[in-house]
Amino acid sequence: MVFGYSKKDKLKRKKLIEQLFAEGKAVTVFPLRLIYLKADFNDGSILKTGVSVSKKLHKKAVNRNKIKRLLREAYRLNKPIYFNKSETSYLFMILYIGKEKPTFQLVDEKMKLLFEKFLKLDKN
RNA sequence: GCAGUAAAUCGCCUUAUCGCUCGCGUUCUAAACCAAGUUUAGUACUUGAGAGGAAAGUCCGAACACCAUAGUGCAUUAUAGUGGUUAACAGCCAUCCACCGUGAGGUGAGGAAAAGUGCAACAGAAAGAAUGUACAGGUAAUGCUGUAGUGAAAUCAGGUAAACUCUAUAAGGUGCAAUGUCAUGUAAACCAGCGUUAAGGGCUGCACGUCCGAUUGCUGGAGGGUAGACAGCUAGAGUUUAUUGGUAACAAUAAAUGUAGAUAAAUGAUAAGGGUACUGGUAUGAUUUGUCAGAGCCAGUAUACAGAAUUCGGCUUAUAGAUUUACUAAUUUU
Repeated sequence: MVFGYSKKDKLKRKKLIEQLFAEGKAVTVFPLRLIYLKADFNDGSILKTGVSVSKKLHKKAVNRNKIKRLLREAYRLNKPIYFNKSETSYLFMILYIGKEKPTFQLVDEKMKLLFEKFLKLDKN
């Protein structure tokens, strides 16, 4: 349960996504970028997170799927380390802005740096 | 054995840990109805299933849905030996012809030039609106006639239709973001019927023809748009095997089988091991002592193309590597 990433925790509503891109703030640790926004949910979840890869940079669907899976996996494993005690709710969108195909080790490492940077910023 | 030709098949596997989507079942919680219990929603657990041969390109053909029933003529587009096959096709099968290949085989936009228009290298006076060389014949006169000469073809026609064209056949449009249903909540908004008026608009590019119809009055209904949820959504021209008919594509019959349904879009990540192929080394073997082979062992590298999105039948293109069958030519051996 701790490492779970089920339907409820995914960012799916079109309206929420539009709102996130319009009003959200961004943190970048190349090749990842996190767009975030404070929000309230009725269904009890604390974080709603989406993952995205540009179609321009990665034209083949196989590659996009691969990268998105790596991003989701890294998010899933790192989430409880950083956000287990969090009480405020957030919308998250994690973008991959690199041109190369990444490995899991790279994505995992950068994801940790990204969350540390985000928490620092958020406190101030 | 080597070189090739044509078909067909497969296209990584195992274990552990942590996850994702859907279905069935069970437990608990919440809501509705008096209760039993049922229904709906959520949580947890058990269990089952979870990408391809091209899922791709979106190039043809259909199913299905809607549009104002979508008619007629012209235009436009597509197809093109002959016969068969199919729900349908530009696909597939058979066969004839032409060309290519020693051969197995391969390739083909292969209908019509006696409807008309256009085009044509070199040679030639001249390849159609422009005339003429030599010799012979003929006339009042003239390329008027014949022969020679050029060429595939000379006032006699021929070639070319991946040139226009003609002939035959086919084609209404838009696509599952189609389309239908649901609950929340508000207006001066919406819908239906009848009447009024006829601007404007639609039906395929145009014409004919045809249909809708702003506005406004009355009556009735309780709803429209956007976002969301549900249905459409996977049992279908299904898959496999056998038999029969057919040269074959394919068809018929019988038996067995249940096989993804996501929606910022599930089918994954990590670790270990194993396949397979290639490269190098080596045990070893052969030896003309230069080297050659190397199935076992060791190491390294590679493991492709690519991700369902309404569903089928094709075509095209991309693919590391592996396997099977049939056949051909030359050579060697028997």
